[in-house]
Amino acid sequence: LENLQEAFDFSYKLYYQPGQDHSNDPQYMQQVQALQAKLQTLDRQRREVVAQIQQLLGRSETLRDFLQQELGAWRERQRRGCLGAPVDTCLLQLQTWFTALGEGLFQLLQLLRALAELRQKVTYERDPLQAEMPLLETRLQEQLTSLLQSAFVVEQQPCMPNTPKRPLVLRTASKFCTRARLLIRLYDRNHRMEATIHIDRDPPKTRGFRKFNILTSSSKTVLAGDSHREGLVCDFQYLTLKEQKGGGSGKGSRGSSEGPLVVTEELHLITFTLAYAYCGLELKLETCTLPFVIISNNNQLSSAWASVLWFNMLSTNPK
Amino acid sequence: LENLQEAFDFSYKLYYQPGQDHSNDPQYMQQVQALQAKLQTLDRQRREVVAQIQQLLGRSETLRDFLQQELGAWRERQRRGCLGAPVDTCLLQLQTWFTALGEGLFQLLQLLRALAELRQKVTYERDPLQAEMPLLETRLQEQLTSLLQSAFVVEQQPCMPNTPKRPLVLRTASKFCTRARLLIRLYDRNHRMEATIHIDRDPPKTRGFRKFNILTSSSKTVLAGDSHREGLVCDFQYLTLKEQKGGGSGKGSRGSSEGPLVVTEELHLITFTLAYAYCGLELKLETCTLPFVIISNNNQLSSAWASVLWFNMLSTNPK
DNA sequence: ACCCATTCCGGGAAAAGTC
DNA sequence: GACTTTTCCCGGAATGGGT
Repeated sequence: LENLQEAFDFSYKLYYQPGQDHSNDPQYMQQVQALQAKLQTLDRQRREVVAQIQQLLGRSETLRDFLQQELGAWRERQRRGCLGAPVDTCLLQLQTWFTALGEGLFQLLQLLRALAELRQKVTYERDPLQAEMPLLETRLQEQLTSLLQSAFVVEQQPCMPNTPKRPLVLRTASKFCTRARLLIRLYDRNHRMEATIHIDRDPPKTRGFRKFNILTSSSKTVLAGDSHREGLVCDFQYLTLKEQKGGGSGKGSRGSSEGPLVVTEELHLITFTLAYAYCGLELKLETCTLPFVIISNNNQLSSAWASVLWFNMLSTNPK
Repeated sequence: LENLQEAFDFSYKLYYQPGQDHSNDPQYMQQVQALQAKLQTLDRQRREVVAQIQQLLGRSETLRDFLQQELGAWRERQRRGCLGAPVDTCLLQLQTWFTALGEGLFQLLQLLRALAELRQKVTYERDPLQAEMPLLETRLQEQLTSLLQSAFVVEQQPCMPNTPKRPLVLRTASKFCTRARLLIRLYDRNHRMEATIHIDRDPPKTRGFRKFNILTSSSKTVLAGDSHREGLVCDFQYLTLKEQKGGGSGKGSRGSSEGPLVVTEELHLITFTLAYAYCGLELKLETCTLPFVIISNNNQLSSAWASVLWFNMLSTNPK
């Protein structure tokens, strides 16, 4: 649907060009009247285009809201899946929708740029382009940014291969893997996109909060797989912890009111960052995993898993 | 005993100096006769010294042979101790003897150098120093070299701390330790002595012989402990193996007549090297451990230990 | 397909750190 | 000294490599 609309709009642009040339070319001054008429036609057409774009933006906004709602539902399903529920966490349909809307918006972006060029060549008093374009552009940028940002998701939450039924519990010195994915299959084939991960970028100020580092390289190139796979996969073999033992425990610092957290209740996050660039648009996309627990021995696994269940129940039910 | 003899000899050297001055100083030419007599005295004394040194060298050679025999017996005891026999493997007595003999020989070395200086100043036809000194020096050097070389021993054979009753069986990625010791407590305090270890410096050409590398630094400074401890200690936390898998198996190469060795019968050696320097004497001392077996899992320990027993029985009994 | 050797890793237990 | 958390490491099982 979107695509057809865009193609339709594109043809409007072509109508302009002749009209523009004539109005700029005073070969026959006696035909001012005719030119006046043409200018009115041009003005009407410009108003129409602006109106259509506004309409399109309104629709795509609705669509985006819908998609983000669907994505929220998927997130909820994923969360339940992590807890063992037999839910469908396939992303294919969402990816199709996101990509379609993304394509539409990017085409609209191109159209806006073309219109801006036309405005450069001809403008007049109360030109609707002059008046509306900046607003339209801002709105489009915001939509694209918001769409791309929400399209960057953690497809697979961190999990040790040996305990596939217990995701979100990681053991030090044991391998685990996690995967992020961009649901919009549009990217610049001339440049590689790099995604990086970081653990506990903004650690809570809780006293005794352990600090960990991820071994192995923390950046990967985004891979575009076959027709149905797109996204980036990060498989880390090992993460190793390093407790912040020395360095002034700062017992009196804020946040120490509640005693040091039990280790199996300490929640950690991994943040994915993706430097996205397409059609002149450059964005830093971020997404992060569900909170997980880090243990050092398998004998902590049950209580760690209990924490994961507990936390996810709490944040699921109230909603 | 040695030391007293040396001090005695040292005083001979002092007698020379006046005799030398006079013979060199023709203040009273008319006393040629007296000088002649002095020269004869000098000659006689030089012959005496040479004779005494020869005698000393002979004695110390006997002593050295005795010490090396004792050391051989100690080695035998150590070998049996490794197999579980309750034997005494204390090195203290041997160290005392070796050090005493070493001191004597080094003093003799100094004396020979002093005599060489005297010979520089005065010499004459059929000078015994001229004739005998090179021989004496060579003999002394050989004795010192041989003594020092045999004084460098592996005090503790490689063994994993967790299996103290099963030395000479090492597991990959498990820590083990071994210690070498120089039984002659003489060293240059101005310079640090560095000892290095190397595994399988000259590996047998047997097909499929595994190649290993020692992790952690392979060199240590020799530490001189308190009055009763001298020697160097090397504690390695981990060794890790690397099998020579690729790189052309060379099946047809020599040594392949016997099939590839069972892994628990493959014997490995660690060589200790010590750059020794004292009193202008510089030597590269080497010693190496008893052959040991490298395993990768504890379930190989029993057969590996059987190999160690087997090999040591074989090389012990025939003797 | 089997066997030998190595890697992987659960889990008991010792060690280290903490109040 | 008890408790929490991590390290150590045995030994069963899975994996891999060679014939």
